[in-house]
Amino acid sequence: MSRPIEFDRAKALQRAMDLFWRQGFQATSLVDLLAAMSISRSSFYAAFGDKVGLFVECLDLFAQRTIDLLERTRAEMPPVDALQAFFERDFVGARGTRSQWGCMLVSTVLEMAGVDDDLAARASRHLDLVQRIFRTFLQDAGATPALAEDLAALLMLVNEGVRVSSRRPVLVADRLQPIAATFRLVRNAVANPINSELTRKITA
Amino acid sequence: MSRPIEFDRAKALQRAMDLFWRQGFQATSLVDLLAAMSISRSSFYAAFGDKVGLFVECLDLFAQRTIDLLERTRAEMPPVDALQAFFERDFVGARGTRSQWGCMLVSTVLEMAGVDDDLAARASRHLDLVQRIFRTFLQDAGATPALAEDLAALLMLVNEGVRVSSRRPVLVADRLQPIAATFRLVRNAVANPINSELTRKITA
DNA sequence: GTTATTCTGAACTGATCGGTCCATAAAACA
DNA sequence: TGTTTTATGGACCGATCAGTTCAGAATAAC
Repeated sequence: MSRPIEFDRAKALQRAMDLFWRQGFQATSLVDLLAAMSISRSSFYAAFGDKVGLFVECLDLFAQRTIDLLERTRAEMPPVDALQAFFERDFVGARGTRSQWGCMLVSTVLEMAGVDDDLAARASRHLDLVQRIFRTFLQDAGATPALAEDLAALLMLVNEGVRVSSRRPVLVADRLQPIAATFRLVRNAVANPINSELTRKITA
Repeated sequence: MSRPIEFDRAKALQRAMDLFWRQGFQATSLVDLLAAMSISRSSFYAAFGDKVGLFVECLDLFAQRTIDLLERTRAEMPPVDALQAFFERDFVGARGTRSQWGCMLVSTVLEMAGVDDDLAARASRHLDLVQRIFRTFLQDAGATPALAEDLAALLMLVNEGVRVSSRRPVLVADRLQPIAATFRLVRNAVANPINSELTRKITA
């Protein structure tokens, strides 16, 4: 009842990532993983080493997917629109779909801080990369480097908040409103750097 | 070698809370807890039922402490100052102190969502209470009920972000700046509801 | 059809998990 | 002094954990 066809490593990795994304590192057991990946225990250790190794691969994959998504969106619309779409992403789908699982990087930072600092730091470094993409987009939109830097830091703070609140049982509208307000401010700051409340204060 | 003096339940609870706060529910074992609480296994189950029961008590205690802290700060300074002090709290102390552990409610939401939804929902409800305090403070500062509602939602989003980023190895200044910018906007919105960018957009 | 190769299922390890039980010892109370 | 209350340590439970090992089955290559 076994079929030694080479299994699809990429697909197995993807399924493991979905599980870790939904449940976190600690709450996901090997049994869970093997079932989701549809491979045997033996194949697992041959192909991925151990649980932490697999998690690291999933974390890196998630980061890459996130960056890909940002840049794919960027190719379809103006930079600030792309950013806003990225932020509102967690609130558009139906409950229980993958668009409601928040951000694996943010979740990992909180879950592993003080537990496995290497993993937490790795997730944090990925978030730094994402923040740099925010900055690039803002510069694309016409912001000066200094302003883009400040706005990107602000957006990362909001991003972290969004990925938390997307996992809370709250009304979608209650979360979309503050995001919309934030982005109107950002747009205004980019368009009128002198007049904006935000820029007047943030780059003191 | 034993001395059946009634142990200090409140103190034991406090120490358990600190552990759960730092490490989360899953990463904290009974052995860890017993060592921190300085009580025996038998006494533990007699006094607290089980691990989940203890965690719920700690979660509720944390929420109460948070609310107490907010209102104590409110008694010492104007409402918006009190809010800002609450937000900057995670960045003022030295590394490794309890003021750098983020927020147990936020961490629990992320850790337990999809794992133990009852616990996640309980933490989320506590956060709703905190948001209502935000709203009250903003009304105290002169905001209309509708504006206070919107600003409170925005602040909760930023709060969730702050409690994530306070657990990341980032420069303190990089986090204080966006918070300061946010609060200047909030102050402006409360002071000049008509002219503010924030209010013009957020209450459309 | 024979031989690599690749994956499988299942048994097994040692450690840890949360939780239970109980005989005993120290304090509090009478 | 004797009794009750309170807490103790430690043995013990079944379950689960991540990880190892291996004989064998299915495929691909020759």
